[in-house]
Amino acid sequence: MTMNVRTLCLGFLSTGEASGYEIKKGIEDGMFSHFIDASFGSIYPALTQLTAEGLLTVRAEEQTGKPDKKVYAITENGRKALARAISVLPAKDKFKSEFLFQMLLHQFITPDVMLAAIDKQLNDLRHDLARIAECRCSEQPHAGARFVADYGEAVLTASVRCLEEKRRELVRQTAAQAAE
Amino acid sequence: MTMNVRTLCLGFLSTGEASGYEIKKGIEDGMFSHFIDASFGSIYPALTQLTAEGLLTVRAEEQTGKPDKKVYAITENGRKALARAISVLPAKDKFKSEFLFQMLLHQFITPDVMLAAIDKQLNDLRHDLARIAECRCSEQPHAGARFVADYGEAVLTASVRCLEEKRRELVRQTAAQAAE
DNA sequence: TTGACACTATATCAGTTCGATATATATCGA
DNA sequence: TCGATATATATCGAACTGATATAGTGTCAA
Repeated sequence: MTMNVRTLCLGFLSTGEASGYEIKKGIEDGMFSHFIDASFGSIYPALTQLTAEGLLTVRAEEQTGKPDKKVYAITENGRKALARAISVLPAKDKFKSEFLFQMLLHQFITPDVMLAAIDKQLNDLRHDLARIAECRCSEQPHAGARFVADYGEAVLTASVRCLEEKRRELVRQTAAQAAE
Repeated sequence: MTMNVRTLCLGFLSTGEASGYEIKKGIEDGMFSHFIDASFGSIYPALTQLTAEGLLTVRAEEQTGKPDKKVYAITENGRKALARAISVLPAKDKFKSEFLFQMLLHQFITPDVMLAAIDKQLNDLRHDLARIAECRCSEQPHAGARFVADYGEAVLTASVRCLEEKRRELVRQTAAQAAE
């Protein structure tokens, strides 16, 4: 799959028109946020390029009290390009975790740094879980959104459970060593 | 955390000396593989740079039947730099999934493409689970490795369970629609 | 036996993306 | 009224990926 920022923009705009800013916010907060990320530095050039290729249309929208918006909408050719891009076997998931890197090399850090890292990780995971719950309520729940929400919830719940147990174990060990 | 390829190389070499090629293979197959990736294009320059800074040493090793190796080893300054780099709060995990992108936009693909994607995903997940089991046996199981293995196993097992259920659901629905 | 392929090993580079920064305006709370 | 936050677009250096180049060795089937 040609899974780049171009395809991401087409996918987001397949559900309705939006500006570059709204796309960025949408993939930060909405259902996309669990498995994709993109910066302004890649979104804006992608939108310009896609428009030049006829896969999108632009419309300047004046706003009072806010800067003008460039509202993008997907074209019929854009929908075809999107369908083509996602009709192939997906590449393997990519997962990057500084947290697990830290845990693997725990001998280089102090127990309190380790505990702080675990607590931050738990916080991040719970925030993501809350965001999924929000999306479940706010967005209209079509089959695709339910699939992603269920999958994300399953993974995050398992992570939290595992981490909570690891945390208890660590606290127990640290207390035992302090008592010696 | 300055979690770049430089820190990754220091982390890998903290467990013993290795060549650039061995680092690449090691992070593909070993415990690092679950949460990190790096290409030759970033590893080789990083090793050269780290050596110039005195965080690593190099030693050319001649081999019969194979190209010569440049074997890198971490220095005391390197260990200090590693400890410094990982003694801060970790950045949030980054997860990228073309698969979930496809599932969210399932209305653009046919049921057979969707089923093929799910089967590939299940395959990928099971391969990762098998790799964790391998690492458990082969590598000496210090606390850090156990932590990462347990965490990865919990997450992957939850993913597989969720996906298997989703797959059954899809097969049921497709059969029901075909019967109409 | 020879051609295709895979493995070991290092290196480079175009293209993609990130993260930071710049610019401009408006709102809202301290 | 000062700083922070939000809306909105744009640019750019730095980092990284994925592909390709180079080169010798091993393997295996046609």
